[in-house]
Parts: sequence; structure tokens; C-alpha cells
Amino acid sequence: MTQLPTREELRIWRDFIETTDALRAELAARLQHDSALSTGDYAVLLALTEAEGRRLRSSELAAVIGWERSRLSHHLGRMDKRGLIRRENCTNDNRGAEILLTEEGASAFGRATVPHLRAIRDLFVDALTPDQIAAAGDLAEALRGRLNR
Amino acid sequence: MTQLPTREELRIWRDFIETTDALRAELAARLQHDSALSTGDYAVLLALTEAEGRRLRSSELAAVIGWERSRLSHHLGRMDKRGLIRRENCTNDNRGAEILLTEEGASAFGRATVPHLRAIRDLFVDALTPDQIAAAGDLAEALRGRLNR
DNA sequence: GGAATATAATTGACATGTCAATCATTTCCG
DNA sequence: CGGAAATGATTGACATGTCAATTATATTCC
Repeated sequence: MTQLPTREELRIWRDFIETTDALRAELAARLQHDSALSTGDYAVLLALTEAEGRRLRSSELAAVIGWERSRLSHHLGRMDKRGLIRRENCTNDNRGAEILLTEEGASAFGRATVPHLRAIRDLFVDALTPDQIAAAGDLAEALRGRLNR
Repeated sequence: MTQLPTREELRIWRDFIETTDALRAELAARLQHDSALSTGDYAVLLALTEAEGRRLRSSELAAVIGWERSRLSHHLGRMDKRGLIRRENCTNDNRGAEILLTEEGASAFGRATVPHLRAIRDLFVDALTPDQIAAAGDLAEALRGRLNR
């Protein structure tokens, strides 16, 4: 039978989850401020930038960034309206859509990437000792292992 | 001048942030499944349960759980509609509102709490060694320090 | 061939989050 | 006192997220 967490374990849990949340929020705010992109926009643009021919089937894009398809569909609608991506019919499967990076999307991503990496360096890498960074990797692996159990 | 993160640092960063995100999502899903409550609902109900007289001024509630007031206001509207809390006018400051826990809210929280703590134990505490739990506390402190710089 | 099924993607309804604007009351101070 | 500023809270507009239903095409298999 499973025990409940102790007071101290609960304190660490709350500290941990709230801090990672605040970290994510601060990074998103900086990205928005520096580049007018959300972290979702960034993930989509990164995947397309790295894709063969700067284009991907919608479902492959969803798999690459780990999103549900309906979420992606809604998000692509918004990015399309802003001119960051475009949708084309897939030639060999008429059900499918191909998502391609526009010039505008590519240049927005280009402007975003260095400031974003700097922010990661500033808020994560430089905040930790090399041991702590290794510990973060360990933690992620252990937690991920439990989640995928 | 700030260097960019190395490939390895970036790999750990992505692992770390994605895993904590997945952890949060899984915990929210279990809470929803076990208790029909969101983590937001839970935070509000916890704060009210622990408050003197099971009631709090709206702004104090916001401070306790660390939310913006407009976010809280919207959320309380939804919780009010579901009968989990009630709003009353504050007697000594007519601008203010007092939020109070209903019987229904209290019992919903009562049903939620043990399963939720068990989920934290299962997904966090039991996934880690004691050393790793301590390391998680360290990490949170270091990252928090940088965020509050 | 053609009905049943699977797959790709979008859509609609709604929950949640942020930001800026608004409204009412209280407090400050000349 | 009484107008200006501060405070408490809500609201509206919109971005984002989930889930279930829908649409359209492709595949399977008798």
C-alpha cells in the first residue's frame, strides 16, 4: 500500500514544480518580447526549419513536436493568418496537408533563435553548476521512466 | 558576452523541461479523472480549506496561490457556477469580495486530496532516490535564485 | 465493385490564461 | 470638505488547450 508523501517531500515537490513552471513562463515571456513568437510558434518553426525542403505533413509535424493533431490544427490556423506558414494539399494523399515554412516564417525564426538560446543559457545553464546540470538530466530520465511505465 | 548552450546542454534542457511538463500534465489528468477537479480548482480549494473560517478575501486568495487577480476572478466565476465556492460582499470594505468554501466544495476537496497525494508519491517521490529528491530541491532553489535575480 | 473500416485533418464547444480597460469604493491630503 | 489617486475586483477581447464530432479520402476484404 502506498504511503502519502511526507511534509518535506511535499515541500520539495511544490518548490520543484512551481519553479519549473515559473522558468517556463519567464522563458516564454522573453521569447514573446524579443521575437513576438510564442513557444508554440517556436516549436513549429524549428521543426519546419529542420525538415527536408522546409515542409512537413501535418501529422508528421505533430509527431515531431509531440502535439495532438487538433491542437496543431488550431495553432496552424493562427500561424497561417499571420503569414508564418502555409498549407498545401498533399499530392500523393488527398486527405493530407503539407505545411511549409514561408519566407516570413523563416526570417521570424531566424531573428528568434539566438536570443532564445541566450535566454536558456541565462536562466538554466548559467544558473546551475555542471553537477547540477547533470543532476537535471538524471532527474528527467528518472521521471520520464516512471511516466512511461 | 554570453555563449550559447552546447548541444549537450540543450539536450538536457529539452529533456528537463519537456519531462516536467509531461509530469504536470499527467498529474492534472489523474486529478481530473479521480475527482473532476482541475489543478486550479484544487489550489483554490486547498487555500480555502486551510483558511480561517474557510473564507478569504479575493486578493488574499490570489496572493496565497500566486495568481493574477483577473485569472482568479475568471476561475472563481466558473467555480461559483459549479457550486464549489460562493462570493459574499465584504462587510468592512464594500469594494471587496469574500470567497467562501461551500459544503459541496469542501466535500469535493475531501474526495480529491488522498488520491492526489498518492499520485504525487507515485509520479515524483517513488520515481526518485532520496538523493535525487534532495537534488530536485537544490535545483529548484538554484533556478529560483536566478529567476528572482 | 462496394460496404465496412481506418486514416488525415479540421471544426465547434468549451476550459483556461493574459492583458488592458472599466467600475466602484476608499484613502490621501490640500 | 472634496477632488485626485490608490485599491479591489470584474469584465471583455483574445490566445491557447482539450475533447468529441465531422468531413473527406484511402484501404481492406468479401
